[in-house]
Amino acid sequence: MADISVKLPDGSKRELPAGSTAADLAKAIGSRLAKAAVIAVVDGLERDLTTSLHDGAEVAIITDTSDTGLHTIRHSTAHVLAQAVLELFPGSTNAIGPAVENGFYYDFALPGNATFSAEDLSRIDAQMREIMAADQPFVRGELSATEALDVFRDFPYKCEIIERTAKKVADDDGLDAGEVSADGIVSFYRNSDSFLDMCLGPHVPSTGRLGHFALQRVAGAYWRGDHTRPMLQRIYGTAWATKKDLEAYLHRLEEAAKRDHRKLAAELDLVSWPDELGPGLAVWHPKGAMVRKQMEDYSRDRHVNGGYSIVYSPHIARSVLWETSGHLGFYKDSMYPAMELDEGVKYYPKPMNCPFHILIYKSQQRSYRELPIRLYELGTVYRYELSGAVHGLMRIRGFTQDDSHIFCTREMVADEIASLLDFVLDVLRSFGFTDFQAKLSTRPRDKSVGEDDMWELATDALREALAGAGLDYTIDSGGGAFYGPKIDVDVKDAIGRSWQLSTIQLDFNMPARFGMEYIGADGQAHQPVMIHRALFGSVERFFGVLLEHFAGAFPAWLAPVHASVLPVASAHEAYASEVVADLRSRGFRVELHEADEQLGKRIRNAKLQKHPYVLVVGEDDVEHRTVGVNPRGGEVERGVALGVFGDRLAADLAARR
RNA sequence: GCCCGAGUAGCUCAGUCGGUAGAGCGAUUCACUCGUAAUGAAUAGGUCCGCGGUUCAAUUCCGCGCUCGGGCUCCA
Repeated sequence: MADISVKLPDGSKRELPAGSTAADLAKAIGSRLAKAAVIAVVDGLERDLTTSLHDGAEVAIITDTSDTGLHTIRHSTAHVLAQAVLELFPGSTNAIGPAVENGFYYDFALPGNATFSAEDLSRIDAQMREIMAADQPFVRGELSATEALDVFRDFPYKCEIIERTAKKVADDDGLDAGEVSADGIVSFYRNSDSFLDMCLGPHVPSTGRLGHFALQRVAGAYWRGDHTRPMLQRIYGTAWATKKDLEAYLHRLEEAAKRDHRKLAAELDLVSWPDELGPGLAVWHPKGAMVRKQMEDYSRDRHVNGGYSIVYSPHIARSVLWETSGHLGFYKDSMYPAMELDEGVKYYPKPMNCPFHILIYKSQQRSYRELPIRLYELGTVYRYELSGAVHGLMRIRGFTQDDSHIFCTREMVADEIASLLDFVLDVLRSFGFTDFQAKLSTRPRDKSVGEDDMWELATDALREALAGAGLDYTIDSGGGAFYGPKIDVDVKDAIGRSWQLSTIQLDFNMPARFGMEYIGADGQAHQPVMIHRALFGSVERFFGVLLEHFAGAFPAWLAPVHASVLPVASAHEAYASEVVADLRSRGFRVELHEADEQLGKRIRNAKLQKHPYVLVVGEDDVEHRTVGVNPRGGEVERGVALGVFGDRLAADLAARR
């Protein structure tokens, strides 16, 4: 038989017997590669290892160490999950089961709208391991759409996917999970006589290639993510190439749980959510409030230096304001209901600060010479979030925005947005964030106000600003606010999680609704453009993100307490008090822990509070006016002169360490 | 709002196959006064989330509600 020649990623060529598969190629290159191989990329397309190679093909063997390889392992594990569920739960039907970050899920409908229990999960897990032990091959096949509809006639969700694709229905919601190719050919994989699943593939060669997985939880999920459609039963799992990787991942989850801001808020006595207040409402304890004060003071200073004017506004306003702004038309579902007083006059708690700032603008006639006007308020708003959405400080019903509204001319918009982005990123960097990702959100499909050309103009301005700032961004089609498009900035925290914080929103609409004007150089009245901008987003969420980012160990400039002073014994308490008074007089936040318990115990307790310094003072220190410095994460140093320690702490604060 | 799970001392949790409950930490008191991550002893502390139902008897079983957690949707 004639040989074929294939090209490898390093540019080298390799001769193989005709009819060789990608698996044969891997074997020919080396036994270790053959063992690690998961799929192949042939001429740029992901294929099963069983794919026959043609002469001249460019082939890369993908192993389980690559992202693509891991993705395949997770996807294949999801299929085994589906097989196990269909075997254990007669009459159940499967929907979609893609790989996701770190794992996979699969959605099912059980007969009679039954649900999975925790015990079901362990049964399913056991069944999956049997399927893997049986080492069933993933065998690919192809059908026409018509044939597929017959084969999958008992699987209504599969049929819906086939029909949607067959009709070439425009699908921009990305939920087809790669089960059907665009050309109307339906591919499927058969693992055994009793199980086949529709899928584009590729898959690992056989179920024996899998095994380092864990089923994690059951959740409800709407079919196609649409809350008007049936709720399916979703099983989430994680899967990895090796047992070690799986264990490392599970360990990472435990570590992340330790930094949960709700847990730390309780341990460090920062914030609580008393039931008496209702869901999504928090109270700030003294230590949490001190951290918040530092954040707010810094924010205020930066804004004043950045050309903003501080303003204040009330928490409620008459319904007419919200009618004018459009909130009652487009945002009412998220607003707390009205208080009705004074013979039927309705007052609504504010869900946003913008209408108030507009009224401040409108309090007098404005000239183009005054623009841009930048108003800034730490404004507390109330939003009636869905009960299931409320989450600690990250999603809360009463929260404070570091809210700015910038009023400028159309000509100023591009420069203003560009400098705004710089300002936002610079302030975020001051808090220790370095990794940013932006998102540009365009006009919502259903609820929005304004003319198309306005939206286009606004969206273009934002796009240009992003390009100018050199920031990576994605497009969220239809994700804009009802009054305009926006840029959202996400930050990555210390353990790689992404949080949506800042938002910059362009608004040509509200100025029109409120009839805002300025007198231009031409002596004529013009309409200003409005930019809504929150930098922290919400002070509460930002605090929560900082808390998790630093795992409770705030840098000194934010820390609620800089140092705890511990006298070795009661005899040293008088000197300890002097140390406290001295440091406080220099503006430091210091606590005295009297000698009512053993020193080791008090040190431990102080350390658990994660404050930057523990100071121990004993006989030697009384004599020499020194302190023993035990820094967070550092080595103990005895006999440091009190003034020297104060200088060191002052340096930390100045450098925002 | 929807699906699943949970709610026992201030905290973390055990327990009762239906007969009103227990540990550690914390608190209080006493003793110890100690040089860098847990001294010892004693004491107090609970409508077992709430309301109904079943039962001689409910923290336990059932129903409803509230709150929290994990998701979906939504979002700063």
